[in-house]
Amino acid sequence: MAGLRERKKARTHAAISDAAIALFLEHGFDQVSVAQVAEAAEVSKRTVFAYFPAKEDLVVHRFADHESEPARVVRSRPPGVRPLAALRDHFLAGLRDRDPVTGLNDLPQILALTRMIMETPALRTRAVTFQDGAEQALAAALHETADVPELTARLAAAHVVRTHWLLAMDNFDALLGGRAAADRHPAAVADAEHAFALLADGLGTYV
Amino acid sequence: MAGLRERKKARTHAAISDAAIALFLEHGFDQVSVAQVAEAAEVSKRTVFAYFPAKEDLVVHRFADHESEPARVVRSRPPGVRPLAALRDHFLAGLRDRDPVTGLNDLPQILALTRMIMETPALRTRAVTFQDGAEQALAAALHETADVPELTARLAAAHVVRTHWLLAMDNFDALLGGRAAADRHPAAVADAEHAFALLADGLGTYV
DNA sequence: TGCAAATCTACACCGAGTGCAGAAATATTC
DNA sequence: GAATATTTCTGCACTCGGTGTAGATTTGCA
Repeated sequence: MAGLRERKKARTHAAISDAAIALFLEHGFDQVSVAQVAEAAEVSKRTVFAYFPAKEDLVVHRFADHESEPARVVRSRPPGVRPLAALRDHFLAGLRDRDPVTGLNDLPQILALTRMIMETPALRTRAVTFQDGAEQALAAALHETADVPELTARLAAAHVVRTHWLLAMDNFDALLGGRAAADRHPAAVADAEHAFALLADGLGTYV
Repeated sequence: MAGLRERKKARTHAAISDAAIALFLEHGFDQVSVAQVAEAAEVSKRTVFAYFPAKEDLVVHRFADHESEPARVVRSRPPGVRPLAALRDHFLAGLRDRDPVTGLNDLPQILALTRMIMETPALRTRAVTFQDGAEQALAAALHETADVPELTARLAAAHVVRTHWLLAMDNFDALLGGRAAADRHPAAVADAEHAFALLADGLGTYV
């Protein structure tokens, strides 16, 4: 099980990331060098890169956990439930629970972190990269569990992932504008329902 | 009009990019340093960065031209034509004309270049970045010329741009597999029509 | 306690990208 | 057409992200 080595690694990993994020939030991602992060975490620069493949990952490594989330939702849906409905309900549940990935969490720390990610091109790019993985995984899940052609599955996955992202961005922007999450929640739900209805019924009635 | 200075700048710009692409195609993007590009173009390294903001732009700067293409298509559509139909027809015309952005051009140079972009993470990332711009511009065009809510326009734009990309990737993959563009063309048309029908009518009948 | 494996460190190195000061080329004025 | 002002190019030094390596340190296990 968890030997001393494993636990120490986990602690070091967290310590480095925490130190990094604290510094980044205070001075800005681009204004802090990896060497400074290493110093703050009382570790050598080489060790930082042993734990994180790139500077950006000091911040966005948590995103990796969510990479397979949509695919999981589709795969574990109850029988009889359509994939799109499962994905919509899961997003709505995320809104209700203030899941940060929905952009509707107004805890100051999370808001500040999200803001930094959005305003730092390198971080934003890295975050978008994770969407690719989510898209691939979701496409595979759709192709395998629903009986849908591969191209259709890939298109559907792309649309769903982008929809997620846009909805989250809108919610986040609202919170940045000073609104409380509870205040924004009803509109967030309405937007999400509209967006998923659009996915299901098409753009035909609009454009 | 075009003074000597302007013309010389344009020539230098092209010369640097050409030298760079030739080197990249021969040895690989990551295996060639900017210093080597500068030497090949008989220019200082500093000058390379005066013309191109980053190494990746030596390759993908052409993409910038296409950034506003979907928006232009929507804005210049004849009266009575729906935006989605205009976009679909424009893509189909691109297939017919073997426009490289449709992925259906099998000229060896273009195929090699496309392949390099797709297989080099840094280049691929940079190319995807341009899609963001296209999406923004398209969303604005839809919002302004069709009478459609802002969120709907943004969602529609996102879906259209991603659809474009996926269709182009599929065509490109087919050509990489050795097929001729003319050979792939019918399937490419069928795929495109299916994808745009999906956009118009929704995923509802599938997922 | 002692040994083998994993981990960390220091150091040297590479390439991308920038700031700067002066040289070279181009435009402008008389 | 010479003199001057302006733009552009160059060389150099520098920062920072990221990697290779050799040896010191720590940990797991017998």
